[in-house]
Amino acid sequence: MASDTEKLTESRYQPPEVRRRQILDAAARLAVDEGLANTSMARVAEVAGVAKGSIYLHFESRQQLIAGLQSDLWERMLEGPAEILVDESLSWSEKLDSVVEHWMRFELEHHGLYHAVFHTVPSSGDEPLAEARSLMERLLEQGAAAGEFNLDGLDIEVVLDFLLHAYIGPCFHQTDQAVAIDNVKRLFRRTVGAES
Amino acid sequence: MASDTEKLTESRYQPPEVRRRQILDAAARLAVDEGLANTSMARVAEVAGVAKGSIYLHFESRQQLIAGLQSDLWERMLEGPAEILVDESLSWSEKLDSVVEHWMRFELEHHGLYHAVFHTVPSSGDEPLAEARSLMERLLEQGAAAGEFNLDGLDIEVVLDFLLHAYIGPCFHQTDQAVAIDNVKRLFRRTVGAES
Amino acid sequence: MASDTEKLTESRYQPPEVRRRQILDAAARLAVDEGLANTSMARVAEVAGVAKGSIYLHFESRQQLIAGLQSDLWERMLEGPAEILVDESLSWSEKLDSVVEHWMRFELEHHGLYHAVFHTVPSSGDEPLAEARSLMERLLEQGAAAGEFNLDGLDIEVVLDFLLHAYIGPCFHQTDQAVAIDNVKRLFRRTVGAES
Amino acid sequence: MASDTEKLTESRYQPPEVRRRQILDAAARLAVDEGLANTSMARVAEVAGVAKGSIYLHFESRQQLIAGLQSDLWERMLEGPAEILVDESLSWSEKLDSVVEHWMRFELEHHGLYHAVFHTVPSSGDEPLAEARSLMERLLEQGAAAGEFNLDGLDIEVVLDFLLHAYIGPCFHQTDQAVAIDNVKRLFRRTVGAES
DNA sequence: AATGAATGAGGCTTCATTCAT
DNA sequence: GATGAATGAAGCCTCATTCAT
Repeated sequence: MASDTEKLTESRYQPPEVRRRQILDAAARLAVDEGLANTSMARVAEVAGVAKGSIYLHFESRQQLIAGLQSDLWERMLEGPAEILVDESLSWSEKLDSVVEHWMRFELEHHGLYHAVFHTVPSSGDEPLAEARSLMERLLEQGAAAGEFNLDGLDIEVVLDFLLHAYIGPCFHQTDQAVAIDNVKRLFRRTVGAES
Repeated sequence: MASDTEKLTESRYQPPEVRRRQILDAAARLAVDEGLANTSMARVAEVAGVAKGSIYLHFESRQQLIAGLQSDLWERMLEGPAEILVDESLSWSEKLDSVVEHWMRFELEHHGLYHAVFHTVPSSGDEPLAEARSLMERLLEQGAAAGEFNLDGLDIEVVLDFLLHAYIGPCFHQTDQAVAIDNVKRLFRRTVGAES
Repeated sequence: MASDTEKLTESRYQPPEVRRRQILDAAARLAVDEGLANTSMARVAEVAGVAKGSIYLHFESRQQLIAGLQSDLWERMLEGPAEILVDESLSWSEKLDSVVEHWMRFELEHHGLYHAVFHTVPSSGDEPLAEARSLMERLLEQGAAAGEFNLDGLDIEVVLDFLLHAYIGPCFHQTDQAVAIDNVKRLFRRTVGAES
Repeated sequence: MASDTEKLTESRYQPPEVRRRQILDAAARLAVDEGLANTSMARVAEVAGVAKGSIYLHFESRQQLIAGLQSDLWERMLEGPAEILVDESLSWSEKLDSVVEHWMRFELEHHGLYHAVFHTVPSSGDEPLAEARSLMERLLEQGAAAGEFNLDGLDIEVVLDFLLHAYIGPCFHQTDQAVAIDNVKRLFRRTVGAES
């Protein structure tokens, strides 16, 4: 009965993770394009190519779906830096540079999504942010301990929060990306007292 | 019975600015407490102690009400720094310090509202942000021209965006405020190359 | 204290009938221009140049205002024909012609208003229409009695209703008015059997 | 328990056309009974026995629902006459009679609805009316060409508009229907000059 | 008498969620 | 498991009417 043209359409049955990803991707796209607040379950279903009811087989509620979007983002955001930190071949300043590079590129690439997703929402708590923090914290501490950074008289928590917000600004306005990244690297170094 | 200080009880008729403020205040409180997205006109009316319809005598729509919340914030945020900039008695670094002080105190005081209000929303354009930017831009340029700041090889736009986001971070976590402000002042100086 | 320019504005106090007429005229204009359903008390007040509340000094409710519009129209519509009927110098056919002329001109002039006003509304009963009917009824009966009209075997009520609706049709489409009126006169004569 | 004639009880799911008709019927009934302007979506839903939101599965908006009411009426109104016109067995006068018969019966049956529906509304354009017109126009022209009607010196457009409004009058007052129809047939014949 | 700010019922519409198929 | 018609709470806004001034 099956004709050979029929297989071009999405098969009706998909493994759960695939469906889940389809839905998350649709939601992410819509959140960026039309704003999270304007993204209804109906639209998500439509774009994901599933029925409205089916979303509820994978997510308990709209809230949960959005939470899914969030953890998704964090996960991807933390992938790179974790490796950077343990790379023995880099100096602390270079690690700092690498983190800037990674985060800014990520931000530049996803910032529509990032900003669409991390507001509006009774954000379920910032556990993943905490992870990013602790990552940077170690970087600062170890860089300082190694004498590469100069944080004398500064509260490391404050420096941390300063940096974690600062790099986002230059991602917005469309200057040349390479220039922006390079500039921010230098400003990070200045901030931690690593500039010659 | 009527004393000359009177009016603790609500009278039915209020001058427009008073009503307007009642409504804005109610909206602000709700935006902070329950999230802007969850703040319905009905709730605002309830908290403001006016009828639902009355809001529309002062704001054309929900959008306009939110826009009102925004301009309100910006207005108050820009009051101080404008004066700082023209204060001849301060060095450029001291002016930078003053701006940090002002903005951080403002942020610390309002940041619940600030963050509730400046997202979710098809923000009516960032004209006021632009104003804050141009203010800081002049500060940086003139400080650099005066030789107090060192921005060699840096794109002033990038530095600007960097700073405008950076100070917000340290406002969140409850370290000692005085310490946080002091730290951020030093970090701002480092960023613009003004530290000895 | 009164300057000489002040009197150009409408004096604040007007005799009731004048105010009443101002309001009715405003309502009529709005009903024609924007549709009766879209005509709010606020708009009427605005166009009439009075306060919203003042309308209620002259009309008990919106319903009553609309009823006022209706009787107004009927009154003017019935003015002419009543005189025609008692004019001894005219034959019955000529009287019929005159009524056609009067009503069509009235309709052509007011039909926007007419159609705006006589629908939508729980029309308070058609007492004035009854008056127009009885007028025409007498015309038909007397013309028939005089041998000018031939209504043999026809129910006079039916003929009446037929005519009272028929003339309205040709008022709509913009053929030459004079032609239309002349044609309708002939058709009325045909209908009552008065054409040679 | 389930009989094969079954379904006197409402089942939750109905084919779209059935639901659509339920809603249209409810709307029609309310429009007649309480006036179109007083017919809210909530009442329609209630009378139709569906949820408020369900109406929007079948009609995009209140406007569309009302438009639906209109086309419904027109459709049924135009069914008969189209056939009459091409019936070779009838003389032109008989065709005229048939159209009168059809329209008056229709009007008598539906006129509450008819008049409730065709006012108040930014009527979506009168395309269907135009269809009724062109139908009658052909009838008049061909009857005249055949020498059965005498329209000498008359503008056919005027005659048309005259007739299209005239027959509605006698539908209102409750004389004997058969008499009314018979009378109007004769008056139509007189109007087109077809009476012996 | 005149005003217009204030009221609040009620209208239209959206949308997260459910559930019979 | 998948579907999407059906639901109904809740949102925004309008407007006839009232009433303190």
